[in-house]
Parts: sequence; C-alpha cells; structure tokens
Amino acid sequence: MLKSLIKKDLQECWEALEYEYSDNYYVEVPKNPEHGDFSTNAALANAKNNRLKPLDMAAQIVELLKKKRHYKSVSIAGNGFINFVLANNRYHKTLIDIFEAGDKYGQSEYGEGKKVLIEFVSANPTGPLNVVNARAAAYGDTLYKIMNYAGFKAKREYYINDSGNQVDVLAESLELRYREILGEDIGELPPGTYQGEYVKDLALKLRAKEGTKIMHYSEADKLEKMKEFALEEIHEMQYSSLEKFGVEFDSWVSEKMLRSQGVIEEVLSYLAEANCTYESEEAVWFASSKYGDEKDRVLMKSDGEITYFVPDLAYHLTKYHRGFDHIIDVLGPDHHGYVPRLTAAMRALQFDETKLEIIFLQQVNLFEGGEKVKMSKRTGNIITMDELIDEVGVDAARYFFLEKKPSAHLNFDLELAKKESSENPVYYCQYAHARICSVMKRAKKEKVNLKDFNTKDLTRLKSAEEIALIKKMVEFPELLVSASVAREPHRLAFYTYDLATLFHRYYQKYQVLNSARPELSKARLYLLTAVKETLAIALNLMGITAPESMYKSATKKKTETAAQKAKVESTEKKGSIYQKNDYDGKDDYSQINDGKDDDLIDDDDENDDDEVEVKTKKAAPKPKTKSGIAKAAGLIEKNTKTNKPEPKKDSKSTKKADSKTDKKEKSEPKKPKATKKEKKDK
RNA sequence: GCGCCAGUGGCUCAGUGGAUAGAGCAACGGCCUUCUAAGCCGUAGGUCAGAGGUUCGAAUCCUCUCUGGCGUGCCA
Repeated sequence: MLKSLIKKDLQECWEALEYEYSDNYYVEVPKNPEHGDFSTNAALANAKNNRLKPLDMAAQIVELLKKKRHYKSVSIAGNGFINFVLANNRYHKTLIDIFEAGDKYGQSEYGEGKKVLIEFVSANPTGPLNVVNARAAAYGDTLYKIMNYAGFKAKREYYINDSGNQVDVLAESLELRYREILGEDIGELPPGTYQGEYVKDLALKLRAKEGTKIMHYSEADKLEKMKEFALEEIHEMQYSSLEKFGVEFDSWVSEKMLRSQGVIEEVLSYLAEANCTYESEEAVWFASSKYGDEKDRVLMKSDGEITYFVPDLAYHLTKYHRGFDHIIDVLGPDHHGYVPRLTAAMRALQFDETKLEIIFLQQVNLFEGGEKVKMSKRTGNIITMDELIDEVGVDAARYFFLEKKPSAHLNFDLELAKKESSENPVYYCQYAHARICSVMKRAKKEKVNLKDFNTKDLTRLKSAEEIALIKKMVEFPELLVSASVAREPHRLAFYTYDLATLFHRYYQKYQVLNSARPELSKARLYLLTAVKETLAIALNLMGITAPESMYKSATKKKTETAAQKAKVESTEKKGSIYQKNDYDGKDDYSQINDGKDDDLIDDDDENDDDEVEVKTKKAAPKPKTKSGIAKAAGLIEKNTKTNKPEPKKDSKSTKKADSKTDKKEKSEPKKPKATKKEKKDK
C-alpha cells in the first residue's frame, strides 16, 4: 500500500516533466536501513530512454517529490537510487489499519477466487509415511493455507494408488510374514517384497483379528483378504500420521474407485481417438514422443495389464473435469521423469496443459551426529513420519520442513532438532508471541487497556524500533501474495523469524508498560497487539501453534506435548470435515475390496449421483470426458462437497437437461479394444 | 550419453538484475534488582564451484566446464 503510494507519486513526476517512462522499475524496502524506508531504481531504469544520466533524472524527480508532505525526506544515493523516508504519521495511520484488521490482517483478494486443486503426499498405501511425505504434507498444507489467505479457492487432495502391482506385492509380503508368525520358516524374503517391520505388525494384527482360518482360504481369496486388510490398516496408519501432523485433506481419491468407474477403457479410447496409440510387441503404446516426451510409453503391457500411467491420466482428467482453474501436483524428486508423458497426454487430448503445474520437492536427508542416516526401502529400514514427529514435535518438524525452499535438498539434522531444540528457530518465533501475551497479561493486571485509547497517541511511537516493526508488518500482505504466487511457503518462515527478531530487539530495549507514562504504554500495547496478531497469523498459516506462554522451566517434552495437544484439539474442533465422510467409517475402506462398491466415497444417496454430475458438468469447460471420468469426477466432487455441511441446492432445470446428455453418453459403448486396432507398426 | 534439481562463511540455509552478499548453528567477548535471558549487543569467518558472455550494474540472465543428487522400466 505504501509502495503504490510512491509509485503513484513517481508517475506524477514523469508526467509533469514530460518524460517517457515504463514500469520496469521497482520500489522496495532496502536491506540497508540507511538507504531509507523505501528506495527505487526508477531513475536508473528510465534514464536511458530519455537520454539522460540517471543522476540528472533523479535530481529532477527528487525536487518535485520534496514538496509532498508524507515524506520526511527524499534523497539521491550516489549512483542514482532515490531513497525515501516516510513521515512517522504515515506509519501510524497504517498501524491503525493493521490493528483493525485483527485476525484478518494479510488477507487479500489477489487470487480472485480462482479454484485451485493441490494434490500432495499421495503416498503409496504400502507402508507408513516417510520423511519426504512429511515434507510434502507440511509444504502442501501451508501452500493451501496461504493461497486461500491470498484470495484463491484452494482444495487439498490425496490420491491413493490402491490398485496395481505394488498392492499385490504388499499382499504377498503380508502373506509371508503371516506364515512366519504361524511358525513356518520362510527363509529370506524375496527381493522386491516389503520388508519393513510394519508388515510383521500387520500380520500379528491380522492373526489377532482373524485367527488362522484365513489359511484355509483358496490362494486367491487369501491374498485378496490380506490385501484388503493391509490397505485398510495402512491407510489408517497414514491417516493418523497426517492427523497428528495437523494436515487435513478435502478429498481422498482412490485409484480403485476410478477403475471401477470404467475410466481405464475411456482413457484408452480417447488416446486411440486422438490417433496416438499403436501396438507393438504385444503391448499398447502411447506415442508420447510425438508430443514432447523423449520416448513412447507403454499403456497396456503384453500381459494385458495396464500400466499405472493410465489410471493416473484418468485421475488428472477428473481434475480438469471438476472445473479447476489451476491444478498443482506436488511430487517427490523421483518423479520428474514422469511429467513429460503426462503433459504429452494432455497435449494429445487437447487439454490445456498450462493449467497443470508440477512442483517437485527435493529429497530429505536425515542427519544424526553429523552423519547421514542410511535408509533403505528394500530392507524397510526407514525413519517414518511418526518417528520424526515423536522425536522433534509437530511445530519444530513443520518449521524445519517449511524453512527450505521446495527445490532445495533438505538436510534435517535430527540430533540438533532433538538435543538442542530449545534453540530451534521455531521456539524463537513462538517465544516472541508468548512474550507479548505475557505483557498483555501484565497489562490486564495493571488495568491498562485500550478501551479509551485515542489513536492520536500513536504519535508517541517514534523510536526506530517501533517504526521498524510497523514497516515489517506492512510487508505482510504482499509477502503472502508473493509466497503464494511463487509457491514458496518458506518465505513465510523467514518473514516470521524476521518479525520475531524485530520484536525481541524492541522488547529488550524498551519497557512497554510504564505507569509514569500511561499514554505511551497504551500506544505500545496497541502496537504489540498488532504484532502479536501478525505473528499468530503467520504461525497458524504454517500449522504451528502460537503459544500464550513458554517457560524455560518446562522441559522440552512438556512444551511439545502441550503444543501437540493444542494442535489435536484445534483439528478436532474444525475437524469433522472429511472424517464424517470417508473415515468416519473405516469400514468404507474395507468395502472397497468387496467387489460391490469400489470406492472411498460413501454413496448413500442414489439421487445425488445425477445432481453431482450436473454440477460438475456445468463446471467443466470442455466436456471432453465421457461417463466414466465424469462419474468419477462427480463422485469426488460430491465427496468434497459433502465434506462441508452445506444445504443442498436444487437446480432442477439444469439437472434434467444434463442428465439427458449424460444418458446419451452412457449409451455409447466403450471400445477399449479400439486401441489395438490402431496399429501403427514401426 | 541425455534430462531435471542443486553448488553462497566450518555446518544448515536466505537473497525480486541493483548500493558494503545476509541470517541461524558452531566459536569467541559482553548484558538479568525492571513486562519471560527459549532474549539482546558485539567480534571473527566469503574469489557466491570455475571460465567466458549480455549491460550503466550479475550470486541472480545466457553458454561451456567441474562436482553432488535424482531420473532416464512392459515399477509406482
């Protein structure tokens, strides 16, 4: 807001001086406070096109700006920068705005209500969540929060690969462990199986639940039963890890559900229609190299099974179909080779690939005692997300993950986080908040309050430290916008730290409450109220608690459990969102595998189906999709929608019209084999 | 080989084409009779991997080289 004030003034200058100007300049808060409150390179950037020396141009501008009253000073730096110092009352006015915004401070309309889907974590349901998943959880959740705060309408989604080869292997692994606990010598586990301890735990749990009767099943039934059991258990495990971490999702999408809606055939037929598939060596290929991928990819293997790519593509089509303006996938570092084929498919099917944005989080290395903790997926020797949280606490873990920009590898020093957690930067930020709360408690005790405070007394705030705090808070809204746009929540972590530093410095130097000077005390209290609110907002956006008090005497563990408790409580309060739906019945999940109802979505009201489809149809710009994907999209959408207890809207007219088209589409037979006809031998 | 990500004090990391490259940790030296010392102040530590280029100006943009991680499956 203050920057735009300066920009406006600069424009007036150029117009008055009749100079050419472009907006390729900036107004910024200089790193060095000696360079003023704000500075601009405007003269440097625009001197050339007016055939002037930067210094001369700057001099003329400064001459004009000096007449404005809201500047305390306007000056030229040696090389042509113009530095501004604003009058204090300008800051005092801004402080009032911040104070009055309260817990809404920093919110903006920047995103214009654009619908954004953020998919993150989406770990395979074959084991506990690991530290990379934890990073993704912290990242995705915070990105979601700041984007919503910046005016987007973001949703969080988790895709479950509960179908395919890896879950079959999971069942086999469980079967082996099961036989082992029954006393059989299974020898060494074959390579490729899941070897983690958790599989043994699953086996024990299964025996406790089912006894040994399962061993009398046919081989296929046995494995099916085990798969079902393992998926359910592991899903619960992952779910509870995320819950503990304070991360919720608006929707969970099951690959199995997608498949049951016929999306496989549909996707294959689309690709065939787009004339980009062919058969070779008994397999069906996607000619992705025609669309920018480095080589063609297999869609259907020679054994008749499809590759994971097909349902994944279908899943992405449902994202389009659900009418999002923008789609963000947060992927692990080992998936970047996968993107070209995905975008190739979008291109081939004429979907707007610019809507799809892939963000890669780089890997996480754990260090202990200066040495890298070796983890091996093969032997199952991994540190889980739960273990990490138990070790360092939710707040610290979230901060550590958020502190790094997504594209950077993250070295997480466990020992530091454990042993010296009291020096952890997250405590530094939280402590600033707690200190202010402490001052407020004291103020209450001394009956100092802001009820009869006259904001004119804010003129008493004139120390450099006080103005610095206001200046920092002024940056907050635009910081959130830039963090959203750049998809870099780590900027928020740094901001919070900086604001805390300014506060600690101020607190150290000045006594806030001083009975001899009641007006000054109130003005300072007013300022600190705004600072406290800003810190709390920032911390909450990162999923970190803003404690009212922190005492050194409290042991590390006490502080953490308290923080965790607070977290859990807050989750419970607003919670219920999806639990009610998908997970209020874990049974829902178990139903997945009974062959009847292959989805996660509690489909209790048949009439809803149509209505939902109506909605999604309306939302979809290009109904390229046919019934399977449309239906799946509808189911997901419905699931998402019903997460929020909203009164159902009645849209009869559109409903009729659309269900007609829907029927028409449905009656069109799917031709999965069409792809095979599409022979393009090389 | 090709592709993606990275390379900034001893360590972990910030850094919109701008001014003398910044924090934290570790090291060293100070500050508690005053609202929480989980704090503050100070000292030391740098050829921004290297070489060219673009321009008023480069850690930042372009090219090449080097180093590390990942990818390059009819795995997911």
